[in-house]
Amino acid sequence: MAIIVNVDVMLARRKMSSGELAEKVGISPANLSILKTGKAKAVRFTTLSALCKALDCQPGDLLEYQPDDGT
Amino acid sequence: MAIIVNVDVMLARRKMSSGELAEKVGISPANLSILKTGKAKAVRFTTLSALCKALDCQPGDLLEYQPDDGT
DNA sequence: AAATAATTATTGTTTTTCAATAATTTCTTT
DNA sequence: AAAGAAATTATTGAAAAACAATAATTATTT
Repeated sequence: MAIIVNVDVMLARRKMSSGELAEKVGISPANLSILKTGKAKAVRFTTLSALCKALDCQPGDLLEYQPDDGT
Repeated sequence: MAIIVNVDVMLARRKMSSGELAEKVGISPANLSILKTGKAKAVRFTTLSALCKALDCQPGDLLEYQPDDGT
């Protein structure tokens, strides 16, 4: 899986709980969890925006590309 | 629209055409265009990965959060 | 151990990607 | 300016996936 979603890092930095973030972002805790744990296969930009806003950060702080290997 | 997709910058930097990128990424030029011109409402991680791979960059190079205002 | 928070699982609805194609517009080159 | 190529827009349809809602399970904390 090449795209890593790093919400936990930001959550820790902001000392915010998952539940609080879910509320601020306006998605269910269940769905936020899917995102957080790398089970999502896509993101809506509305959601990404809301995450960036709530966590006061940039997409680059949340998303990371990890090449599968040296290809 | 809060999330800006910056593919053109990377394309210029890599001296690559849209068509070539579409081919490398494995999506149609039409759909790449939608992404590039900010008309997409979401991205699949497979597509984002492929973009990062083809352009040798990170999601943060392609996606930018722009707050609507001072909120 | 009890309570709280987070994750997983499931089902159904809605949204959106993406392909394929064609038409239009923009850009480039002669 | 004309011609050609490249990119964008538009449309339709199908497959994929977000997300809600709920419930159950698992972690975490007190």
